Amino acid sequence: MPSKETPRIVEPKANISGAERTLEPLKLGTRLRDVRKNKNWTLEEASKRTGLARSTLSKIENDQMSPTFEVVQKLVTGLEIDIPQLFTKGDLQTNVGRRTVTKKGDGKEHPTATYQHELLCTEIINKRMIPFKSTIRARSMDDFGELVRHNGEEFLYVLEGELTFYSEFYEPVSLNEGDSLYYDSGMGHACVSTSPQDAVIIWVSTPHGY
Amino acid sequence: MPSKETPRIVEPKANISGAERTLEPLKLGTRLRDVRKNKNWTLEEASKRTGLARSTLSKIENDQMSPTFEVVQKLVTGLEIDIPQLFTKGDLQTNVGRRTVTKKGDGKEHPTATYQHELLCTEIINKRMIPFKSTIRARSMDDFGELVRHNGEEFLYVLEGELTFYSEFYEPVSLNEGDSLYYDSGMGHACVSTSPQDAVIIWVSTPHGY
DNA sequence: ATCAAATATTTCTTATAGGAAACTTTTAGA
DNA sequence: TCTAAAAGTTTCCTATAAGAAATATTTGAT
Repeated sequence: MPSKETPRIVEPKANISGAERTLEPLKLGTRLRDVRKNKNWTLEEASKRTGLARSTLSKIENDQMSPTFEVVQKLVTGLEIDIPQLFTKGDLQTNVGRRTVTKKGDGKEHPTATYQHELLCTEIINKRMIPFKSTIRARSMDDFGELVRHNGEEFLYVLEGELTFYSEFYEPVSLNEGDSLYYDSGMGHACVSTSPQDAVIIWVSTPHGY
Repeated sequence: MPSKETPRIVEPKANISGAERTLEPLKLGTRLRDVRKNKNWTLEEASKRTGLARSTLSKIENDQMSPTFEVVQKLVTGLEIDIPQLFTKGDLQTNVGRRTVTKKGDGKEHPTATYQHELLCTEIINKRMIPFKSTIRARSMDDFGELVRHNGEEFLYVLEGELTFYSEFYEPVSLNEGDSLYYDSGMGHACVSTSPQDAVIIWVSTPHGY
């Protein structure tokens, strides 16, 4: 493990000058370079993924040219970037510096007929993700009136037991401890425990309205 | 597996008109024309507001050329367009019905000096959350050159071991198996294992942030 | 309908984006 | 160190974006 010599913290995150909207500075190049570096991709790799020439990528990253919209789209899909982010110049740091811990078992209980949810980190509201730890009490699809639907996406990781994930557009799939699942929660879905003891999972959901 | 009797499903989610992709087709031209017409602006007016030539605007609206990023920015500010809107095109229901499973240990390895990441559910791109399972190899703050920062929020759940979470604005906090943490990742942060064997966590991050 | 005036499109020119390949720099291995 | 390979940059060239001006089209007043 490389033991870097120096400091911690850098760039004190100067500008939270609210007013600043878009345009002007927006260092697209640096931005893209950061994204790519963070994924440990070489220009060659990025080139393959975006379908753009290495040279083109290099020039863009060095702010030596302004890519066409077409190219921006390729960048966005190829590098898996969120477009709005690209335009949001610098950091629209809302929610700066929030942090909260939930010790084991200290979440907010939220029991339903089919699941026993323990909401985590509820001290912070207005989050972009809603995490909870759930025990799946449902034992059959009949326990659900209908498949659940709500706009957004969900990620699920199995901590204990075995469960079957039913959904509107797919065959049911069985998940064991250590398996994970990501899905569009606008698609009807439901989880059912299939192990002797109820399955327990970590569930992270995006908030409704976006 | 108890393949229970049938469906439940309600409202068949009308608009999965197949064709509707994500952002390839995106008719930028028509989109812009709509916006402009809506405001009852003439090309001349739009030209003044954006600083672009009438002819250029005309060509863009008629999909006769792909504007540069620079021009897109001028369009966006000059025409007072809501960026996400511009790109989300039509029904914001892109990504309908996606689902992907990652079995235990089948994630994409992504080693760094300080963490051993296993990216989960990478089959789906352009997600609103990026989940991974990480082994924390760092044993001291010195293993980090500097605190990590990237716009967004992160959720963390400890699967095994013990770790200490360092951050820019808080006292270090110790986390054990079963504990969870939610924080603004724009705030400098770093995790360090403190148990005999490296701590393992589930980490979920919001995109974009590099 | 006819013709101005206003609006939109096309043409023409130049400046520059984007790709291929040459070149330079960095990295890793002996 | 030195050297070879990998990563990144620059050059050179063609295709095309963007502006100015000419042309065409629409609007609306009589």
